[in-house]
Amino acid sequence: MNKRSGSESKKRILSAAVKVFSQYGYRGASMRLIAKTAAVSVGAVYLYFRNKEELYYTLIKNKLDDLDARTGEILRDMEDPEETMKNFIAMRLEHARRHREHILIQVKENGFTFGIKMKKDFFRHQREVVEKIIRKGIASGKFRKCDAEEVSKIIICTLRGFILSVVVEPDALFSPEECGSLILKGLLK
Amino acid sequence: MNKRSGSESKKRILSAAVKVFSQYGYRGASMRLIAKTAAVSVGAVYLYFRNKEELYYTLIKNKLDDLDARTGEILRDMEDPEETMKNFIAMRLEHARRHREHILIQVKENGFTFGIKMKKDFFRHQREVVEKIIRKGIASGKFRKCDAEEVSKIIICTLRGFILSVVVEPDALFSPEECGSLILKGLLK
DNA sequence: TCTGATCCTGAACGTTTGTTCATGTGAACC
DNA sequence: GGTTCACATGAACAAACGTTCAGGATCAGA
Repeated sequence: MNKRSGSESKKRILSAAVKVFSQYGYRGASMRLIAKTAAVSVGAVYLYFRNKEELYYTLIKNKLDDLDARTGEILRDMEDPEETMKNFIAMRLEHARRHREHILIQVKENGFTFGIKMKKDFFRHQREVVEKIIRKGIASGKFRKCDAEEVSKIIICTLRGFILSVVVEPDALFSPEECGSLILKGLLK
Repeated sequence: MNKRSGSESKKRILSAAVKVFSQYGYRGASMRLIAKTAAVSVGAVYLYFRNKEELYYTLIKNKLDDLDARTGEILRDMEDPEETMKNFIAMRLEHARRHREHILIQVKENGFTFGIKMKKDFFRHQREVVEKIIRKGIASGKFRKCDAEEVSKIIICTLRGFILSVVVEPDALFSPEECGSLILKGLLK
């Protein structure tokens, strides 16, 4: 029967869910396959998550919270806006590379920003972060003057393309430096 | 019983399938709902398509062929590489705006490039087109010297972000000019 | 050794799925 | 009127789905 601690089983299930959701999408992923991947019975999954939806939400929330925390760190000690922007882009790309499956889940299910409020809030916050960096850059005279809100939108959507490519074609090598410099070239004085 | 010509029914089904697939994804879309949306019985769908998969493939193939044709037109009368690049980007963005549902289907099901060979071929061809424009630009002295293959990859992935954003956030206005100029700024001498 | 708490199982239930097929309908020809 | 043909229907089937639940297993403390 393979007795384990509750928290360990929960972790196993979450980890299996990431794999299965990222491969088959929300609808395509079956609770049976998730359970099998976690080496656990179907019933056990329902011991830790009320239903499929809660399992999915928990997954997404965990990862977005993590990403939020990292963004906060980078923003906290912002000295040079150029450096901050580079760090931000590099962080997002590194994160995408490390958590391909998570990005895939989001893309497959909701086209990146559609769907639940939690996600929308996250993406809005990310855009505001970029906008803040730009404003700081303009104020300090390092960035050329521009419509910070408009440019932040464009940068976020460019970044989105980079991230999608990193996830979808892991072979096509994308250095964070290259991507960062492409974005900055139009931004620096 | 609502007797119609065969080709008209087929069109109705295809059109309904685009709607349903784009909203629910491949797995989430049921043949019953597609039939209902097309105001046709389930059996009728199987009169024109062997199964769900063939219906999906037909859909994707139609749209990609159309996009291929437009790309060909733009490339055919390439005089000024800068103008060609602008046209290409504008065309892709316009197409995305007009065929949101088609892009959504692709994104939801396969993360944009994953999946069937047909799609991979399409994206490779698109990248080669961009590369060709860049080479022409470099040769004519209008573009700065760069690794055409590498840069074409970056442009395609940037474009991908633009397109995704156009589809996913139709409100966030993206002018083709802005996107084009962002890309060209780093490319022009 | 007994007891309660915790962890786990997989058969079972009701839905929904993709797909098939016997049957029906309307128009066009003889 | 009879026959043929393309077009259309929706009940029926097996399979897979999310979810439940009666029961079994394994531990810590008494």
